[in-house]
Amino acid sequence: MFALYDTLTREVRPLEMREPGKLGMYLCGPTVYGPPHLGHGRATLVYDILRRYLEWRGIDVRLVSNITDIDDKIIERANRENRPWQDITHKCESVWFNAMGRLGVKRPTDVPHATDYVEQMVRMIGTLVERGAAYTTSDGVYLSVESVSDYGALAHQSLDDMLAGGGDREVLGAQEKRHSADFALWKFSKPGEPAWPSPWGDGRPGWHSECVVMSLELLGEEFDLHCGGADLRFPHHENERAQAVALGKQFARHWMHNGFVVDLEGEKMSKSLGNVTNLLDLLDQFDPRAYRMLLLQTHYRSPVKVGQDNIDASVKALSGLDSFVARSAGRNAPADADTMARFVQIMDNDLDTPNAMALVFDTVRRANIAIDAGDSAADALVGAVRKMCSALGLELGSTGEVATDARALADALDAARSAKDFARADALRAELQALGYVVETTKAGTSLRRA
RNA sequence: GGCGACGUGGCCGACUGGCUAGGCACGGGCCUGCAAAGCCCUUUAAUCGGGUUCGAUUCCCGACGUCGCCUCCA
Repeated sequence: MFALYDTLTREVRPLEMREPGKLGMYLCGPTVYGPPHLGHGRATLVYDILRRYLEWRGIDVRLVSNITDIDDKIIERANRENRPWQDITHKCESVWFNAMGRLGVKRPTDVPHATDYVEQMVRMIGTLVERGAAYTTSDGVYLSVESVSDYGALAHQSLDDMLAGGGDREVLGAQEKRHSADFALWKFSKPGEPAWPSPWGDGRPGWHSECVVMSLELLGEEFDLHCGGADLRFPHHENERAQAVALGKQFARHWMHNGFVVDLEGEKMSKSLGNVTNLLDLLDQFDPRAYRMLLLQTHYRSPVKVGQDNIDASVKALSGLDSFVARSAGRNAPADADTMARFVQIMDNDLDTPNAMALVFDTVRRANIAIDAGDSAADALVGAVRKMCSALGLELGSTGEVATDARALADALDAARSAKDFARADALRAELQALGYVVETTKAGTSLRRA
């Protein structure tokens, strides 16, 4: 039974499915106004790993992940750069999916856009107003948090506790709000801003009503799992939940949050701190698989430090697995059953990927020993390594093709070596290395792979 | 001020009340024309102080330190 930590109950508990064998999960997607950063990369990778693993286990996963394509930040940028806001959202969305593709993240089964659900949001807000849970001010429509008896359930803080603190930040619309924690569901537009009609005045959606509307519509009431970064826990997810609760609906049954990406000093990467690192830079500079590798070796709830040293170590660990795959090519046998049983047991325990990777490396070592000893047990271990890596979304081996002229150089190198013309052999080897290949010269001949 | 998380070997990073996590680096060996690559080996670390226990890195209390949230960066 697959068990997962639930942010709401603060315990690892079985992930129940309304329909056994079918999981409906909602992942808060990006607001498209800029390039994806490392935090986005982590979240999508974590949930991609979860999704692939569950699918590998035979579960039919429906992953709904939204694109928030209307938001203050988008409008700000459009004004600043003096171009249509759709220009920005379309561009950013394509950059987003391109980056996700490079990370090996599968496209969600559903990618609903906020702008396609504005009418539904307006209807929902109307219901909230009718129920007395929302009210109008001069700048928009607000949800009354006092109408949600357990507001703060995800943050694990009561309303009083939250207000007791040193909230020294700006409080939007404070003068007219009934409670300073009340949040905007609808924001009236200023002239020239994108706007949709509503019974209260033209405007745009406020605090992520799209997530509420789309998750309930596509996955249904009381859907199985709601996911996102720990940074979304409060207020984003708390406010989503508040809207659904105020609506009288059952919302997500299980809440999952992944940990932060921190910088080298251990501080959270955040736009407000100005220390965000662009995901595209990471993808350009390193093997795109390295980030997945690093995250697999870190528990999803722990903070992860993304820096040169860490990534380097992951790249090298990956290279070790690649050479194992190369070395064991041609061995085809069903995966070792004991190893796979342990793998499942480990992964079912709150997605314990660090331990799963430890098992992978351990199995590699055992397989190598068996190969060297000519033991036939090797094949099943090789099969287990491949199967585990594939369940985790780690693609091994096929990193770059070997060009035919490089292959010719390698053959010339072999010829030089057998002729004991070592000066020429060394020159050829240097030439191949300069072309970016890892050159392995063995008795059986020279093998090449991309560095 | 309130709520919460965390402090592990050279670095990163897990699990765990007693039994070697793992990766990377360093070192040793095998292989090799020499290398590189590859393979194997490299057998005790847990901020501090109390407590519970036969036994604590693991549970409890306290101190110190780091970090996060406490309303629009998501």
